[in-house]
Amino acid sequence: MGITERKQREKEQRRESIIDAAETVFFSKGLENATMDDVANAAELSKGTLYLYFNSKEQIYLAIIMRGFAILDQLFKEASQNAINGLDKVRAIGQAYLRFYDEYPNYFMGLLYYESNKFTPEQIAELQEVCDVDRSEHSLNQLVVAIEEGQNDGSIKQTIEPLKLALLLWSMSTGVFQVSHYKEKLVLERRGLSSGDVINTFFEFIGQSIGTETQRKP
Amino acid sequence: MGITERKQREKEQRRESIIDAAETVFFSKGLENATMDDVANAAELSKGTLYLYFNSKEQIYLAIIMRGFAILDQLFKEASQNAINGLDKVRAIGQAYLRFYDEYPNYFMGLLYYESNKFTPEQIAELQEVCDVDRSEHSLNQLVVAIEEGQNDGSIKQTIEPLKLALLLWSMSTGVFQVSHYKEKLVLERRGLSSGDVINTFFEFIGQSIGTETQRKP
DNA sequence: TTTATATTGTGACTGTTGGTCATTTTATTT
DNA sequence: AAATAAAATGACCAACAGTCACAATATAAA
Repeated sequence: MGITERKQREKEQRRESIIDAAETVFFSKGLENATMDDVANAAELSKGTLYLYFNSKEQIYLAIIMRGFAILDQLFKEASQNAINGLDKVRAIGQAYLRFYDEYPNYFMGLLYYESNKFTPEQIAELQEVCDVDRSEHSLNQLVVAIEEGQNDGSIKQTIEPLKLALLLWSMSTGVFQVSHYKEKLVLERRGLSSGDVINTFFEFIGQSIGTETQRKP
Repeated sequence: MGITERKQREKEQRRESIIDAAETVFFSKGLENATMDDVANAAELSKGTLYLYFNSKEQIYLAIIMRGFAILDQLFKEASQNAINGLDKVRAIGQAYLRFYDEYPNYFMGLLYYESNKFTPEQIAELQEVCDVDRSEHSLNQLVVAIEEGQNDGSIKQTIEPLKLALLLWSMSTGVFQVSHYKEKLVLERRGLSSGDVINTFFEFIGQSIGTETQRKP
């Protein structure tokens, strides 16, 4: 049955092209200011058609966010590759997260949006049928694995259990990126500090705190 | 001129009562779902009247958020009071922030909302005429002062400059509260961890990392 | 080829809501 | 009591997410 197969493929392509269009629109005007008609125009489709592929505006945004998670996941995977031990892996993942924040700020914002409050469990469930929502936890899992490895090979302290430490590192990094981002103009610049400055200090701070060797200057 | 004075007072009272009403409504239904008519009803006023006192829905929310900052500021002040040295002050402030997150979750969410992206500089400027928006930085300043004190009295490491360290502590805490909040259901519970668990570990982790004495078990 | 059927796409329409404004109501002054 | 100023009102408007009866197009059956 080549036809149904092709139709399936075409449907998926259309879906993706809608996400493409929405991404452009949302990222340029902001989710709030962008209208569904904007998206429809950008996608060269009528508004009604959008609703054949998605249930709501937020659903589309959620789909975009999932792309972000996929990218992050990939970055984490690459980062882990060349590391020589667990601690090194964790550091590399940290750097990868920083790169993500730096190079894909829109996706980073989406991640924050996702991890905030906005999506109801229903919306998540709805999308779960269509795409792999649990992807949002894959990245975290990679971090957990790296920590376990580090605790086994002796490069990371064993005082905190892996999942807990992973969550801490994740949430601290997220917080630091977030804050140094929005405080940049109002607080940092005014006092001769930069966002990157704060973030670097953060990494040194953490690097020293989780390793087993206490002396260190990377 | 007792009359203009009284009028001024009444105007301020009305303003506050609108904020009261909006707070109830926003906190119960959520900012998005709440309508201005809801607020008007709760305030026993017509919708038009709301706009005599505020320029927009978000302005009202901003006013609510400022209340939150005032509370936080107060909590920080009280926390600093009984501390015996700088490090102790910083710890007390951290605990105060935790209490804020715990006891005023709605205000905490408002704080996150404020520190996100949502408000345009214009909106901030607009409100600045009416109330003390810089209050959002007061709490941070208290932390800076505590750190300076700690670095002077020798209880806190001098490796990081006060403002930078304050921002780091602030953003890390915020991130941890935030993440452990929304991950509670989906990640933590599933693996036998609790939000409070993670947060406690965080405080231990930090307490050890910023103090000058390396051995410690509070 | 022609007809029937299923799939995909459309855009006018609806309901809701943030915000406005001409008008009324209430308070103050003359 | 009349004139004026201040505060409050609610019908109204524009914008927008989401819907639905209908149209266009592709596939299958005749």
